[in-house]
Amino acid sequence: MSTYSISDIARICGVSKATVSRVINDKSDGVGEETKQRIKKVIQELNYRPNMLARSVATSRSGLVGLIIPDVSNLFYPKIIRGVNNYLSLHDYSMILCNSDYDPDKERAQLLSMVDKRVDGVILCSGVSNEEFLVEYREYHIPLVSIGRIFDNYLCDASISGDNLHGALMAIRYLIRGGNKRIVYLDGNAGVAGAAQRFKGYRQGLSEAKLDYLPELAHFGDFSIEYGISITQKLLEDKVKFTAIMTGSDLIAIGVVKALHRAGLRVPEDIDVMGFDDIELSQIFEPQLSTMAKPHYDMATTATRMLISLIDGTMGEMRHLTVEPRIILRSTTKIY
Amino acid sequence: MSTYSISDIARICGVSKATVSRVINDKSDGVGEETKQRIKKVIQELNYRPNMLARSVATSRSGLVGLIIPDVSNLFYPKIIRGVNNYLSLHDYSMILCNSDYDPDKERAQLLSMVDKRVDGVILCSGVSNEEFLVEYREYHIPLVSIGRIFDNYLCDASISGDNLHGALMAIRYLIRGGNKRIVYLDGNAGVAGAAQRFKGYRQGLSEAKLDYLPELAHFGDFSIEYGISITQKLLEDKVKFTAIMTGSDLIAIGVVKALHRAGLRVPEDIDVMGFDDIELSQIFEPQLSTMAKPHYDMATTATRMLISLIDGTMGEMRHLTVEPRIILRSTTKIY
DNA sequence: ATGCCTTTGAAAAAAGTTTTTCAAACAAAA
DNA sequence: TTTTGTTTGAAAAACTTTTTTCAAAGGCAT
Repeated sequence: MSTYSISDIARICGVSKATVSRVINDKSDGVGEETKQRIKKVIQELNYRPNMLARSVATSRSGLVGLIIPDVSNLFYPKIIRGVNNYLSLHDYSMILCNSDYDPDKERAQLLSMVDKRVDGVILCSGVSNEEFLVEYREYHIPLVSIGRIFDNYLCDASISGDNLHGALMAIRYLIRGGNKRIVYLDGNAGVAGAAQRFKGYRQGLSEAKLDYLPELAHFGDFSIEYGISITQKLLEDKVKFTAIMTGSDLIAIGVVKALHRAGLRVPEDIDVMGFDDIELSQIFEPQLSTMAKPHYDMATTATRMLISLIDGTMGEMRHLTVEPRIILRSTTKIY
Repeated sequence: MSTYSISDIARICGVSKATVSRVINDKSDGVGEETKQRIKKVIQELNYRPNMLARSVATSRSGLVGLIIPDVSNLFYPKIIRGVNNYLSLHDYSMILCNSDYDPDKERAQLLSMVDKRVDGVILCSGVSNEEFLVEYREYHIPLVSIGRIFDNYLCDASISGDNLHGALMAIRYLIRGGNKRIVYLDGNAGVAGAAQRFKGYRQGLSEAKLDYLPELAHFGDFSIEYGISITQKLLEDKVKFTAIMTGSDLIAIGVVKALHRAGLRVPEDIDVMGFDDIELSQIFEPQLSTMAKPHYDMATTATRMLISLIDGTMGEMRHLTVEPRIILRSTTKIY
């Protein structure tokens, strides 16, 4: 349209495109000061803006990074999006954001769409349990780092994740220490790796304390407040006995607290509730949630830093990081 | 790298690039069935993926849309991001997301960066009060639609916004009807248009009821829980008298409720609190917040629909929409 | 046999960049 | 004067597409 190309600038200045390109990219060797200033002036006056698309095809670097997450509007993700975005823009990358809706087909399609766009790398928060489609993506050799889930080494280049097993283990140890014997365990989709790890930690904690694992106390649904409410109501209706509830997600835990309150139970006096993640909402909500904290923002920036190293080819070792959750005691657990 | 180009496919199939291009784009006229199948087979086997960047420079359509918002991690935005993103992906556009941090310079820079990337359009949630830099952007004739703020007609092509004046007017009328005489008004950055409109509504409501406007009752800060807390504490410390608080944002209102609780005041028995926006958090938080609801998700999809019409050149009239807030009475206001 | 139309597919131009190569001009050194 | 080197800038190739134009081949009617 009304936007100029490098040829226009060249023609107007009476020089070649190469010369203009050189001044644009500050490759000053090979162009005289006088010419340079003249070109800069014309660029300024005409509001010329280089076409990044064309530049990308020429250099085969797009400056684009894809971020694929299950659900932008899930309150678990804002800090991650923010962390990725901040680090990225500091390094002159732009972020293409996608929702996968916990749908494997969409996740696959979006990965492929990223290769079509020739992104320089992608950050994946996988929300699904299968992973075969990743090998297809890997053929294109685009750097991939995973947040929140460890994949086999050949499936992604780097990853950062909380130590879900140990986190859950610490949570249940704490609750057991407080004398709880019947501890409910609630988590999201059983298929996703994090949940499986946490469940393992739960059972390990049980067996450490020589407590039986009772299937009626463990349930899987999805990572939402609604699920926390409905499963708690069901537990109550079914007259299942318990004195504490630990969950695989703060969102579920908040639902639990709501349902407990509605049923006239006091938290933590009657029931201890322990969340997992420490999302922002957990401090806003009242009562403030006790939880196993993972530093999402930092995990996101670290993931992004690794991705950029990968792109630049300056990646060191230790590509698979796991961070230890920290127990945060707020108002939904008694102090033991 | 290991990814094939259209020339590779053409060479392997023994046809010209144009032929391959035709079958990729389903322009079937001009290529025989047998050839077509052969080409498709090779594309399949080689996992060839067309380079969208190159396609974009050839067609001068990038399939990219920019979304610029002040702060991704502000709980006000998730629904908007989601609404834009959903509608966009339904129409095969990808979304580039930016944070402007309420910083005019960043907002300007990001707009310009969008033209560099040759996005097909941008959706702007402006977080700043000045707007001169928009005229610079407008030179490039890239469709622009604004959410939450009305600009002069020549500054953007379309917009959708809540009726902030009328919303605030309804809120204060409700509170006055309940007998409140000293109503605190709290809002974010006084510079942004929405806040100015709401303030106008507040004052209009006051004068309708023949109540004096008292400067010590009106304060501006930012759109955050923290501000809500701190300003309420200050009001309390200063022994300012009031029986109700209305705010320009649910986040502020939630902060207000927290601070009131901490000070031992009951909501709504002692103080009525009325928010603005109806973000998701307002129903999660307890007590659930009474507020003036705007349908963010729908506003976002509508904005996106308008943008796509603009891009396609099928835009009808009525480009500047304003939607009427609805009063939602939950647990932070008494029933009048 | 000639003319005309249709089908098929090749060739080339265009889009807007970067990057490499090459040529000209000029000064300094031998 | 010749050689060498340096500065300056032009030309062209490359990146990967789409799109337009053109040519060849075959079929059919006259």
